[in-house]
Order: sequence, then C-alpha cells, then structure tokens
Amino acid sequence: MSITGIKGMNDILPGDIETWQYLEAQARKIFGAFGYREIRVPVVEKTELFCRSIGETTDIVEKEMYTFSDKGGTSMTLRPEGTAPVMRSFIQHKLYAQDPVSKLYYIGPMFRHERPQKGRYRQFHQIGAEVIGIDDPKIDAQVLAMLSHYFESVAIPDVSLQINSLGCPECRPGYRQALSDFLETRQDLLCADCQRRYTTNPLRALDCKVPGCKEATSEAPDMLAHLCSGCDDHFSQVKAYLDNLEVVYTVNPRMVRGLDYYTKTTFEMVTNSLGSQNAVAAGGRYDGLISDLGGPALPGIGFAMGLERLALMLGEEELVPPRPELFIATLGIAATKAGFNLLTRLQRQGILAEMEYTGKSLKAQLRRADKLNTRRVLILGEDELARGTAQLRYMDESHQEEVTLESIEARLLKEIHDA
RNA sequence: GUGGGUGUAGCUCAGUCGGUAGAGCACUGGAUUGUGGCUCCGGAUGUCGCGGGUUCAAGCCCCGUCACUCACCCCA
Repeated sequence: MSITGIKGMNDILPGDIETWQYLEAQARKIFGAFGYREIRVPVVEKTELFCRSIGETTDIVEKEMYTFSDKGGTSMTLRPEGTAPVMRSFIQHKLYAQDPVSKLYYIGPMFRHERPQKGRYRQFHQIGAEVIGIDDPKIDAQVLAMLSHYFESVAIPDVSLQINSLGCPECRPGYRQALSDFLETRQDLLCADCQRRYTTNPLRALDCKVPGCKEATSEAPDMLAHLCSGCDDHFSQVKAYLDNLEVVYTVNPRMVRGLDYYTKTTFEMVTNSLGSQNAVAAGGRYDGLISDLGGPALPGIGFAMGLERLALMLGEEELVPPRPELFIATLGIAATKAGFNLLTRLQRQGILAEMEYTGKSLKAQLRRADKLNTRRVLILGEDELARGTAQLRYMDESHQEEVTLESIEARLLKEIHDA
C-alpha cells in the first residue's frame, strides 16, 4: 500500500456522490423557499471560539477537537460544528445592522477526533440552518416544519421528530439543582459515568443508555414541570403551532444536548436504523449564544443534519450516471480526426458526448458505447468520410441510418431539445 | 480511552489434514476484413496486511504489529 487517506476521513466516489448532490440540492431548494441564504465560513477558527460557545466541559471541547498552533503561535481548531463559526461571522460583519432577521444555511465538513464507527467519522459533513433575531415560537415551529418537510421530500424512512424544552438561565439552575439532589439519593444505582455526571452535568444522566440508570432516573424530576412561566408558555405555543401545521412530533422530556449553548426548544430527528448513531439531525434555540460571543443580545435557533447519516439511510442503490447523447466511433486516422473535432464541438454546446481515444476495433468501441449506456453512436469510417456522411445508430432501437456530417449537430440539438 | 470481529485479484469471497493460490463479477482479445447487449473460447491480474517464529514445507499453526470494521463512550 502506498499513501492512504486518514482514519475516519473518507473519499466520496463517483457513484456515491450523486446521493450527496441530491441531498444538498434538495436542501438548497427547500431552505431557499423558507427564506434562507447560504453562508460559507472557514473550516478553521481560533480555538477560543469553540471553548466559549460549545462549553469547556463538553466532550467535544475536552477531547474531540483537532487543535494545533499555527506558525504565529495562535491556537486554532478545525471546526467541530457549524453554529459557532456562523455566529462569529454574523457578529463580525454586523449582519444585524442590515436586517433585523437573518436566515442562514451552511453545508460543509466538520471535524471531531472520535473513534470512527458506522455513521460517525472524524471528518463528517453537515447541512445546517440558523435563524437569528426572532424569539417568537412561530419561528421554532417553522424551523421544525422545514426540517420535517426536508426529510419527507428526500424520502428518508423511519425517522421521528422529538422535541423538548431545556428552559432558560432563569429556570434551568433550579431544575438542575433539583435533579442533582435527586440523583444524589440514587447515587449507588448509577453507572460510574453518571456518578461523576451528577455534579458536573446532571442533565446527561437523563439520557444515559445503561439500563440501571434508566431505571434509577425513571422517577427523576420532570424538566418540563420546572420551566418558568415564560419558557412554559413558549413551549406550549411551539406545540400549538406544530399541531396547526400538522407537523408530527413527540415530546421527549429526557432529551438533552451535548452543547452547552442551547436554551428553550430543542429537538432531534431520530432513527433506529443506524445502530446507536440514532440522531440524524438535531438542534435547538440558543438565545444567549450571540451575546456570550460578544455580539448583541439576539436570540437564535437552528439545527444541523449529518450528511453521512442521511446518505446511509437512503440506502445502497447508486444513482445511474448521466447518459451520453452520442458516442463517436471512428475508423482510420482521417475519420478519427474529424470525429474528435465533432466531439469537441458538441461538448462545447453542452451535449454529453464521448469517444474512444486509443484506437480500438469498431467492436470494442461499440462495446464501450454500450457500457456507457449511450443513446446514439455515430459510426464514421473512411467510406462515409469520403461521402461526407456517417452512420447514426440508435442503440435502444438497434437501428441506424446514414446522415450527412453537416446535419448532425442540428439534428442532435433538435432531438435533445424535443426529448 | 475500552472491548469484539475481519485482513487472499480492481470488487465480493472460496481455499479441506500445513504440500508455495482459485471462483464469480469487472477488465481485455477473439468467434465475418467495419456494428453493442446474450452466448462461447482465450488472456492479464496477487508482497495471501506487515514482521518474526515453528517446520523438509505456512494463506493455514505460534508470537508480535498495523490497518479496517462494529460496539461502548459521545454525538450530526
């Protein structure tokens, strides 16, 4: 083996890429209709950005970031997620000064140094969307309506939308304390991880997958019952709007987030067809993030979808490659030269056309034309060239006719246009 | 960071009791000197992951190592 790629960072080859292009094109179309515009930000940022936004004690920041010093000694990090860089850009360019509302989406690679497994890679790709400047529950509902519409439109099977509310800086500390107190009484029933978590991050114990913990926390205080009146009202309205829009969801009061900046509404698109990697899209409201990063006190909400996971769920079938309109088969040097000229003229006009470049038998050329699934083959031999004609063979009908060389381009253009 | 599984042709995989490699697909040439698919005949292709050991002899047994993969953890 010579040089190989890096563990957990995959090549996306022709045959697979078509699925990705489809997923991206649908996102652009649907997000566009909902008023979003694309933003592209660098894949590296100052490390500090992620520490401050995602949270110092999260797994992502503690052990999963690709962090290095550049030649000037600045600590830089390959982005592990997309929201923080987009917010950094939003603040830096004062987009709020041009428009009180920004709807942005992004597509691109993210990096986390984890052990790779199915649906989890070190370089992975996300499509994300963010709305900044609106705290009305209508927007929460609209974001969710768009997300579930996207999943329907690309026909991803077996997903369900789960929603929850994490409260705000006003009510969350109270709940956190209540939960922490509760966990303390059940401490001996918890797994080692949860015993550690009940002081550092008690919410995480709620979605622990260890059966013993599930049981021990089954009577835990209800997050939704501890919401302050503002958060409670917001969540009720979100649900009401979702019902009105006929967006199907279930409330999962135990759903928590791996990033610290989330507030109020949070949600996940989950599946059980990807093993333990059950989240294919996730997001929530982050009303404090922008001010935490030094920007104005603007609310935000958004989500990210994992492209690898979406592609896995769409299945193995490869989309068929585009069908050439014409394959030019030639015999003899003069005919090959004429064929090559014609080929390039057609390609310049946007017609997908091919030929055999390395002088093979006519049989071999036709075999290749067939393999490419070509619609037509133009057979150009010395005899025809002398007459200024060629055989135009329609592969599907196994039928051919002699046509003049001058008429070919116009004829092809007309046939393609009519089809 | 912790476990399990798997490494043989471009791909998917056989390979018996240790006797120095095979199939299908794909590729390629031919079966009418200028006509595809189906069929038939032929051809090329391997550091058997790598390194060591045992043995007259190792793809197979032993030790080490690397890679890939799945799972835990965490997450999109």
